[in-house]
Amino acid sequence: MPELPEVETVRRQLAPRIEGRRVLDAGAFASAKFVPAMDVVGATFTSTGRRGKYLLIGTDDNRELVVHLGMTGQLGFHADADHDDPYQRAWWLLDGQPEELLGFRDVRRFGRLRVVPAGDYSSIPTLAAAGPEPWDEALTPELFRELIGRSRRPVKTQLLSQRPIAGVGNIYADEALWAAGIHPRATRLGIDRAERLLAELRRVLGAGIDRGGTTLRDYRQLDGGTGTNQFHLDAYGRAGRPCRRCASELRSTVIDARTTTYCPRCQRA
DNA sequence: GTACGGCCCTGTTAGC
DNA sequence: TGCTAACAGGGCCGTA
Repeated sequence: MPELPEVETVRRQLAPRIEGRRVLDAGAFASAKFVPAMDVVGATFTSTGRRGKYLLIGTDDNRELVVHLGMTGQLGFHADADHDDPYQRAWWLLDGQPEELLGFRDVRRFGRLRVVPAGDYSSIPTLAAAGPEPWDEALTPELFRELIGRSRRPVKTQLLSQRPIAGVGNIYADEALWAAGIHPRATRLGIDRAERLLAELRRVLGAGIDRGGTTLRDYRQLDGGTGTNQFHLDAYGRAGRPCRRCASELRSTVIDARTTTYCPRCQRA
């Protein structure tokens, strides 16, 4: 499940492969989620950015191709159009010697593509309302606490909403809450706990990037490689196993239809 | 504005 | 063995 570290890993690998290259042709699976791929034919990719879990590929005509990988989305280069792959949802033929095909594969079709005027995300609600990037200097513990405090919903729900901070999904939310010793259903954070949670979010996301992402099943890097962060998880996917801090049995609950793993002893409500 | 449930999707796994 | 149902979950949308 691509979250910020996975998207950032793909972005870093993608940038040198697409910037300065013109889109000669494109195609897409017949769905509104993917047909915007064809809107960039004739344009040249000029930049490769990221906001939260969204990839932002700038073009020379002042637009952006916005890519969300969803649950199972993968970007990769192919020698030719792979007509045998039933899960190829979009592709772009890039100029150069040789010409290359960038493909977007997405088994479950939770991913989506959009082409927007550069910087205008009004048609993408979650992106438009996204909170600060984790390493934004303006994101102080005080601001983070205030953003969390704007709703009385559980802190886990808040993190998944992308509003207090951009790019956190189910895996890194569970990891950061475990590391900070905060119960996922906590609704109020004092400044100390807000500061701790922010620090742990930055740490787990940074470690995720350093390890090339978390590959549990579908996530792949641009070259098809896997990340290694899955070998360093303390909470996510470990329900029923002992807490690495206190040896209590980790529990599993459901928040917002997402499996949530936590330590009932270390993470008090 | 906010909260919440339902929906989109399909491969994998559990249960009968 | 073969079938069915449950499950995984990020984002969007309709409703309250």
